[in-house]
Amino acid sequence: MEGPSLKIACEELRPFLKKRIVAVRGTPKVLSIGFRGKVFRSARSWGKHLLLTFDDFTIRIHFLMFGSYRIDDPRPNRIPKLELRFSKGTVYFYSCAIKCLEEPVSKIYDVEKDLMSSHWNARKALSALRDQPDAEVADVLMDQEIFAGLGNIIKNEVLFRRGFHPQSRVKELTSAQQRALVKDAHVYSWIFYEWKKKNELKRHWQIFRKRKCPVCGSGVKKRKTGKLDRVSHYCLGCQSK
DNA sequence: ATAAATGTTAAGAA
DNA sequence: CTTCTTAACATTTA
Repeated sequence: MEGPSLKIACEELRPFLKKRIVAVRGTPKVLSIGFRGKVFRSARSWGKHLLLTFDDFTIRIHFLMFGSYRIDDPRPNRIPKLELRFSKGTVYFYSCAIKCLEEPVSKIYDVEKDLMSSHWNARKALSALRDQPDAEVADVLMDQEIFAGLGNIIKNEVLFRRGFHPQSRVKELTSAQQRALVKDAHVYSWIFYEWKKKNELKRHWQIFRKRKCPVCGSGVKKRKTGKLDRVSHYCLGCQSK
C-alpha cells in the first residue's frame, strides 16, 4: 500500500474520531497495548505509516505488501491482527505490522518528507536527491527517507511520465530534469490518490504491469533494477538513459 | 496452479 | 563500522 492509500484510510476512519473503544480483539502482542476504554484522537499518515493516536500512545500500522483494513465488514475466514470495536462500528486490520509508539508523533516523523502532507518540502527532497549522485533514480524514488509514501507503482509511472530510464544515475539528469522528477513524484501521488478514491486506479496505469508502451507501442521491458532489486517496467524507446 | 508482487525488518555475512 | 544477502511475514492476482 502506497502513501495515497494511507491518506484515504485516514479519511475513512474519521467517523470514529473522539469515539471510545468498547472492545478489542487481536493477537496477544497487540492486545498487550491496552486499547480498551481509550478514546481515538486522531488518524494521520506519514508515508506508508498509518498513525492512530490515543491519549497516551499512538499505534503505527504498516500494511506492507498484503495488508488491508475493513470497516464494519469482517473478511470471512480471516483473523484480524487487530479489531477495534466502537459503539457504532468496528475497524478490522489484516496482515499488517503494528507497533506502539510512546513518543509524540511530531518527534518521530518529519512531515516535510511526506508526499501527501501539506507541509511536503520540494526543496528538501531535491537536495536529498542530489546528495545521491551515483544512485539509480528508481532507487532514490523508493527511498522512504526522501520520498515518504512513494511505492513501486508511483515509481514506475513517474519515470515513464518523465521519460527517465529507471537505471539513470541522479547525476546523469540535468538540474531541470531532477527538479521535474521531484515535482512529478508529488503531482502523480495526488493523481494516484484521486484515481484510487474513485476506484479506477488500475485503469490509468500506463507502464506498470503493462505489456505495450501506450506511446510508441513497443514492448515494455520488465526487470529488477537497482540496489533495492525491485521490478521496473519501462519503455526503451521513450525512457532514455 | 504456481508464481510474482502496491514492502520492511532483522540477523548474519562479507 | 558499513554494506550486502537472506529469510521471514502473508495475500491476491494473473
